[in-house]
Amino acid sequence: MAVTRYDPKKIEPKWRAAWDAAGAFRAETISPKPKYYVLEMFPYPSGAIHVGHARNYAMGDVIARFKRARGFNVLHPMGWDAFGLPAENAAAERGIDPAAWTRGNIDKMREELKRLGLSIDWSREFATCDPEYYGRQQALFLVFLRRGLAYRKEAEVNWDPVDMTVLANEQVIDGLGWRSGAPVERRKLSQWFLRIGDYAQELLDGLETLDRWPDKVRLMQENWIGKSAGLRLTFPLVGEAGEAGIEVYTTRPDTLFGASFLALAPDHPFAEELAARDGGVAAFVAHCREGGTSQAAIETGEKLGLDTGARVRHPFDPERLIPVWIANFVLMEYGTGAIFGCPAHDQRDLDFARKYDLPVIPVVLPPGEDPASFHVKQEAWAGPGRLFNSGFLDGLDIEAGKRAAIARAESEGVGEGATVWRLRDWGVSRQRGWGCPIPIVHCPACGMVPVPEDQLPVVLPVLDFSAPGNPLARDAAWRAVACPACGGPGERETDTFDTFVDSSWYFARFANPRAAPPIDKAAADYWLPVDQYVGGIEHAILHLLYARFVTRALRDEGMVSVSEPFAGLFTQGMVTHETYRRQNGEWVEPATIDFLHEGATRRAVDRATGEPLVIGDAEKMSKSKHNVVPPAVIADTHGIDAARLFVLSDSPAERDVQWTSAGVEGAARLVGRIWAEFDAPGGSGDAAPELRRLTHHTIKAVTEAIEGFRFNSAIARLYEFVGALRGSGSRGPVRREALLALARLVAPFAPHLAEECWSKMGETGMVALAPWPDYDPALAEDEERTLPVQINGKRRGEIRAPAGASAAEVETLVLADPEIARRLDGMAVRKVIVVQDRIVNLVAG
RNA sequence: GCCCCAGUGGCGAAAUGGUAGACGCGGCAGACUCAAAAUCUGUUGUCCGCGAGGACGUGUUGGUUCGAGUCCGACCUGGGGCACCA
Repeated sequence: MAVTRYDPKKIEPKWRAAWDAAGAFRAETISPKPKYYVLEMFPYPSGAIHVGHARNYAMGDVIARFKRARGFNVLHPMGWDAFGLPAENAAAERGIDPAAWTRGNIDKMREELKRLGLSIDWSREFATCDPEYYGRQQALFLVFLRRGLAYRKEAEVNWDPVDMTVLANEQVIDGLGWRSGAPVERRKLSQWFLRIGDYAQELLDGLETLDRWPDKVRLMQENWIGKSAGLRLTFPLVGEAGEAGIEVYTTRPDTLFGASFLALAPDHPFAEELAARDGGVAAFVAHCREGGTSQAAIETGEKLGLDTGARVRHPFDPERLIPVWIANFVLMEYGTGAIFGCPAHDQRDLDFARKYDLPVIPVVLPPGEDPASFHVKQEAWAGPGRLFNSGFLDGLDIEAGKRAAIARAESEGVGEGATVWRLRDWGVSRQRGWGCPIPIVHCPACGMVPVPEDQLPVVLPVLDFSAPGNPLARDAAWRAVACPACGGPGERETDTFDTFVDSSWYFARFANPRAAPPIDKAAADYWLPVDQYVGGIEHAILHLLYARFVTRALRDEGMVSVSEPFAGLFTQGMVTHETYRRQNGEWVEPATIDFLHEGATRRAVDRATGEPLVIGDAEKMSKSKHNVVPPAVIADTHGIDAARLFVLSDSPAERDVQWTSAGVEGAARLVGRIWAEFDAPGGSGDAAPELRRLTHHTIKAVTEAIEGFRFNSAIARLYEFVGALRGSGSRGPVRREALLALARLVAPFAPHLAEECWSKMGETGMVALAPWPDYDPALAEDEERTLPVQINGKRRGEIRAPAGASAAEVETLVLADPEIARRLDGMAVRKVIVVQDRIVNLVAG
C-alpha cells in the first residue's frame, strides 16, 4: 500500500505557489485557440469566505480547468462587488472609514480565495469601489443620459423620521426602521431612473435565445417583465367640458357591459384635483397614504373606497352613468392608475361591490347556465362562457368579445388596443454615501449639468458616518463645485448609484480591466458573451435583467457587439448545515459539540458540560445561527481538495448540499485512496484488457458528466475507477495509462492532489496545463454484453451476447437458452422485443 | 390568488421509455491492534425462505406502452417565484 501518507497541509500550498510562479492561469489576449469565458458572480467583500463561496467558485473552477484542458483560451477572472450597506453599518458602528474596512476585507478574502486553489487570472482583479472602475461607470451614465435612457422624476423612498435617513427596503422590518424602530414614512424625492422599459419587448424576446439558461430563470424573468395585452379607453366625465374623461386600462374589455364603478388610485391626478376642492376626498386620500405600501399593510389591508360623487358615461352606452370612486388598492404605477370594476367577473371587484353595495351585473354566462337564473353571489365567475347583457357583444365567447370590444372602441375613437408591462423603469438613485457618485452638478443658473467626461471620475471624499443620513449631503466642501457649463457656483448631486449598476457591466470590464475607455471594444468583442456564468438563483431576476438591459444599451451605443451578456447560466444551490440549540434555545457552534452514536441514532451533547442539545434542520450557514464552517478550518484538517470534492459530490450542483463532517471525511478518504494508487508500486497480476476498457469508459463518463454539470456523477465515476484500479492489482503500461488518465480526470476537482500525482508519475509540466485525456469509443464499451431477459415485462434471466448483436441473433440466442425455456413453462412466445445492447422482452401467453 | 418545480432505501442521491437504488454517508460483520482510533475487506430496499429462490417496491390514483421513477390525467404533500398588476 501507500508508502507515504498524503499531507494536504504541505502539498496544497506547494502547488499553489507553483501555479503562481508559472502564471498558469493568465488568459491570453490574442490566441489562436477558441476562447472560453467562465465567470462566477463576484462576491461582496463581507470579510470572510464561507463554504458556500467555496462551492460556487469550485464549480466555476471545474469548468475553467476542464475547458483549459480541452484546448480553450480560458478567461476566469475575479473581482469585488465592493459598494453597499454593510460597510456603512460597520463605519457607523465602529467609527471607521468604509473604504478602509472594505479594502481590509478584500485583502483577507483574496488570501482565503487563493487557498481554494482556484485557477483565476488574478492580474485582472478590480473592485467596484476603485475610482478607476466607478469613474468609468460615471462615463457610462453620461452615455445613458445622451441616449435619453436616464431621467429624473419624483419617487417615493422609505424615510426614517428619527434617524432622519433614507432606508433601503431591507432596512424596513414590519414597517419599522431597523435601528430606530420608528414607523417608516413614505417620502417623495426627485431621483434618477434608467429606461429599462424601452427594452421590455427586446428583453422578453431575447429570453428565447438563451437556450443554455435554466427554464426556471427565463420564466421568472418573463413573469417579471409581465407583458399584458388589453384596451385603454376613456370614460367621458359627466358635466365636464370638452374631451375630459378618465382613461382606464383593462385586459377584459369583453366585460365592459358589466362595469358598475370606476376606481382611481389615491394619487391619480383627477383624485388630487377633487381633493383640492373637497375636504372629504382630501381626508380619504391622506388616509390611504398613511397606510403606506408596507408589506403588512397590503396583506392584511382592507379594501377602502370613497364615492367622489363624480359620474362618467359608459363609452358604449352613453345613457348609462357610472360612479367614480377612489380606492386604496388601485396603483398609480400600473396601467393608467384607474380601473373599471366588473364585480360579476373579478373577485376583488366583487368584494368591493358587496362592501359598498354596488350593482353586480353578470355578462359572461358559464357553460350550462340559464341566463334567466344565473346569479353571482360570493364568488365571481372568471371562467369561460358566452357574453350576454352586452349589446353588440352578445353571443360571443370571451376572446372574440375582447377583439370586438377593442375594434369598436378604436372605430369610435374612444380607446385603443394597448400593451402594458409590469416592468417599471429602474430607479438607480440611492441616498447613500458608500456608492458610485452620480456625476451631475446642480446649478442655479443652468439646472442639472452632467459632469463632462474629462472631469471624471467624481471621486468620493473620506466619508464621515458619525452622524445619521447621507455623508455626501452633509459634506459642504465636497458638494461645492463650479458649474461645468457656466463656471458659477454649483452643487454636486449627492445620490449614488444602486449597487446593481456596478454589477451590470463588470463582466465587460474584465475583458481588459486596465483599458482607458470603460470597455475595450476589441477585447470585449473577443471575450463576450460570458460562455458560462455561475451564481445563485437569488439573482435570477434583478441582477441578470439589469445586466441584459445595460448590455443592450451599450450595444446601441456601439460599445459592445453582443445583446446577451451571458450565453450560459448555471444557478447553483447553497451549502447548508445542521443547527444546534440548547434547551433554552441558544444556538451552539458545531465545533463545541460531541456526537454520540447509538446504533442508527445520533445525539448531540455539549462537549464541555455534557448537556444534551437539540439537533435542528439544516439551514443556510449564517452567523446568527452559529452554523458557519470556515474553509480555513477544513484546509487545516482534511485539505481543500477534500472540501472541493465533497461540496461537488454530495448533491447535484443546482441543489442545496448539506455540509457534514462525515461527508468531508469520505471525500478525504477518496483523496487518500487516489494518492495510495500513485504511491503504491503496483500489483503483480495483470488485468490489462479490463483495466484498459474501464479507463476509456471512465474518461468518457467523466467528460460527459462535467459537460452536463453533473459533478456528483463525475466524482462517483472517480470513486469506481479508483476502487477498480486497486482491485485489479495491475502493473505495466496499461496501469500507467490508467493512472495518467486518473490524474487528469481528478485535476478539475482536486487540483493540488492531481499535480502531486502527476509529478509522482515523472511527468514534466503541470497537469493544470496538460490536455484532457482522449478516449477510444470502441474501447470504452464491453465486447460482450449481459442482456436481461424479461418475460411479459418481468425479469426472468439473462444471456450473454456480442456487443451490437442484431435482433435476429439475440432472438436465436434467447430462444435456445434452456433456462429461458424452463421459465417460459410451455407458454408460446408471441413477440420478441430486442433493444440493441440493452434488453430483451418476450411477450408470451 | 396566479405561475413554476420537486416527491426514489435510515440519510445525500443515481438511472437517453429498457436490470430501480450507481456512488457516498450511516449501520452491521470481519481483518489489523494488548486495546482504541485510523485504515482495509465483506455486507446492507422491504417481506417470505435454512437455501436456491420468490413476492413487493420510486407520494396517491387512473391511463398510454411489450415495458413507466421517467410520458399523459386527477389528487396529496413540500419548496420556490410573483402579487391589491386591473
